[in-house]
Amino acid sequence: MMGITERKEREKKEMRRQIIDAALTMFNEEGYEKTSIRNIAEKIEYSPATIYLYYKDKDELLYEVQKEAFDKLATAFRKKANSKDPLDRLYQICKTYVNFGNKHQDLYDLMFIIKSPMNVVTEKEPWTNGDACFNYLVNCVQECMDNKLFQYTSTNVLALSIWSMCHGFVSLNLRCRFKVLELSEFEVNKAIETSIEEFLRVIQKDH
Amino acid sequence: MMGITERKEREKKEMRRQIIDAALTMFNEEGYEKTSIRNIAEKIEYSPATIYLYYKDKDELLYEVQKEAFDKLATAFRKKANSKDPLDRLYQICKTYVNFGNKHQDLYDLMFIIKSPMNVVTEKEPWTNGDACFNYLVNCVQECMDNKLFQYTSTNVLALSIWSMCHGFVSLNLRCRFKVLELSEFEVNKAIETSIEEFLRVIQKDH
DNA sequence: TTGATTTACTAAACACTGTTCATTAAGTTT
DNA sequence: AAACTTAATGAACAGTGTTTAGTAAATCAA
Repeated sequence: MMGITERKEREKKEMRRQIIDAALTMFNEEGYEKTSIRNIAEKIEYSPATIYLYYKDKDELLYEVQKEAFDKLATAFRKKANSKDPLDRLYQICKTYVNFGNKHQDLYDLMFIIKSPMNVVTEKEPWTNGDACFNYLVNCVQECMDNKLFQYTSTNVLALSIWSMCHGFVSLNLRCRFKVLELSEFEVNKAIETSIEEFLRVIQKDH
Repeated sequence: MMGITERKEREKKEMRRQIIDAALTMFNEEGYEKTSIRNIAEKIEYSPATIYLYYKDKDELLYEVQKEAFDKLATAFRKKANSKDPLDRLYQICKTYVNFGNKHQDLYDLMFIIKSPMNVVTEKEPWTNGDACFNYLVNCVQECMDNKLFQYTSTNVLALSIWSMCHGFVSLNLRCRFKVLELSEFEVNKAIETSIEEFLRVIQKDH
């Protein structure tokens, strides 16, 4: 019967889904640190060893969860950074990015900070999880450049700079390094917002 | 005898030194991941439990190692970012920072990426390990601002932006997220350098 | 100097982690 | 009904940070 192999394949996919759904839930509810293979297994009511029948190792599992997380960010971009005006949209992208990081701290960890899921990539051709999000930024910057809004000479260099700066804001904040500033949480967020505004203002051609 | 308590205190300090020296060495030679309490203990030829007589927990130990790492960076600043011209010096600071991150990846982890050593701070007044380095940057930016070189309105906002951008470059690179760019390691480093140059050029008053 | 006390240290255990493997039980095919 | 394949697991391995009870040495008080 050919229907059996199809059903089995379907069940295998469902199980993989169940595993990463459990992982995603635990990421949001309990945080990255408490999301162990054993805990995931307990949540889906299987033995820890079973997970290794569906994922080679933890890295491969986290790689899939990372993909889901990037989908979430891409969705946020399309929903909250959709102004027709490219300059406005660029500002919306930065704000959405920073807000996403603050709101989904453990997902942000997985997407941009934690080493683990990238181990999968080294051997296994290019890393595609972040493509859609990065392209969303690059396209917006490109449109700004086409309109000759900025003093920058290269779209890619500017996109890289914006992303890096925003990531700096989020990650240094998440990891408490802004404690060196001796500001309240509110003041830090205000300073970040001002920094983005200032940057996008200063790099424009008309002062 | 009062000499005994003094000697004991000295021995205690020496032991603490021995522990963090071993930790520092292992950080450089074996990396962060392989630097466990057990491995440190083995290196200094004591039982793992002994370390807990000198440090409350791993966080407290890493906090001290972090302090050493920041001293290293501060030294690098004084040595390699000492131009009289504040704009030149600012560029030197950025370059020194990025080079330090690339060269001492595991120390950089501890200073700016890893969560652990900051757990000590939450209860225990302000975080001072990063003060000297951050002030070095702020002072330089302030001198630029005093000379009215930049379009920025706030010294602190600009300092924050520069630091965040540089941290973004280093940390995204260390964590392999620039794989989304599909560039070689050499090209990535070149793009980072160009980004710094462009930024420091664009924010100046005379275009 | 002897006996009491404090100090320095450690072996062993606890509760975790990711991962592997032999074994069992169920499903499928012949 | 017997043979084979697949799915799942219990138990183990090697590692982690940390705690505690117990030992041996150093110091102090008599």
